[in-house]
Amino acid sequence: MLAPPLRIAAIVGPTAAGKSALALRLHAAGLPVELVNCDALQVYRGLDAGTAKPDATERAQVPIHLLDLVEAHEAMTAGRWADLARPLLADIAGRGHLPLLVGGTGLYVRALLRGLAPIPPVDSQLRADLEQRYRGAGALALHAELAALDPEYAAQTPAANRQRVLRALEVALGTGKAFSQWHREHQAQPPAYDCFLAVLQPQRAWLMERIDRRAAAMAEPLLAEVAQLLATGVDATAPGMQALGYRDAALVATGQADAAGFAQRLALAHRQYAKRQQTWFAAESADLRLDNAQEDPLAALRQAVELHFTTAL
RNA sequence: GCCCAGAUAGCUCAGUAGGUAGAGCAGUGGACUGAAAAUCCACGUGUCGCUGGUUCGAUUCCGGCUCUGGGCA
Repeated sequence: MLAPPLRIAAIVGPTAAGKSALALRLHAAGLPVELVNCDALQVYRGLDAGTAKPDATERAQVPIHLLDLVEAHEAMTAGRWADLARPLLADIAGRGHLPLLVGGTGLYVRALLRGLAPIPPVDSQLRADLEQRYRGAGALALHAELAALDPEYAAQTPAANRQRVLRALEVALGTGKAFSQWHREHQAQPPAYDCFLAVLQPQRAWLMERIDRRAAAMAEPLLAEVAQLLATGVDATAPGMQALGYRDAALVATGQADAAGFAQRLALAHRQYAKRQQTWFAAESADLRLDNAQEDPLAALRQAVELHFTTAL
């Protein structure tokens, strides 16, 4: 028998739910945690104002890992993030601390906990060719091609979903095995971690109000930050610029978008994002679900974490 | 005061050669295996401004009124 799976914990939930604050309080309350960011945009250096990245004060209280890993023009992926997280989690555990994932990118958490299918990297030329053909032949033609190679995946993926159709196609063409087949073969893996998963699910009205307030405060610094990024040569199409509000801010900076409505558009984008996150996390199997709009979740969370790992012994 | 143009979904608008209407956005729900703060799917009853007239039938045509733009005084 191999060593038992590493123990970790995670606090996930929609944006602005208070995940980081709760994690910090858990640390302050005496739990020996180190935080591990699992937010897809906080990994970018220089994207601070619009990503609600923990500030210096917060980072002085407790180690927060996997922040500021790459530049805005570099691409981060779920697989790469998980590859970086794995050895880190072992390190933290080696120090006798509990790794605590904190963030809202559901795919990253899943990539870590369940793993991704071991699909080899796809040739970038193939990806480029498919993009080209998508523009020329159109969505329906490529979807039809996918239907021939991977009928199962094609059946559950609308032709309009360009990103997923192209991904499935590049995998099928590049590896000779259907995307859905890769997934199926990957199912039976044993869990790599003993993870206590807490999902924050605050009431809608409470969350919307927090988002609105935060967006109002965020707007000015975000515009300044994006102006700075553009000035240093970051392109508006850079991967990091897909962070909510950043493209819009770039348009405002160049006079192509209305500055007056910026804060409202930012809040709207965050509201819609929060909804998508809630849908994702509602489908995850959680060990604890907390409405932190209602009661103080600290005691309940701490008790549940301790109970989880005690009984797991 | 006069002239012109508008008034239709929460918002911006399209439309009906007269048979009670539909897009985008917003909203609600959902999907999700290396771009995931991404990408996508489903869901559309609203005194068609008010009021008379013509008509079998008016949101649609005609008159009056109200309101909102713009112009002329």
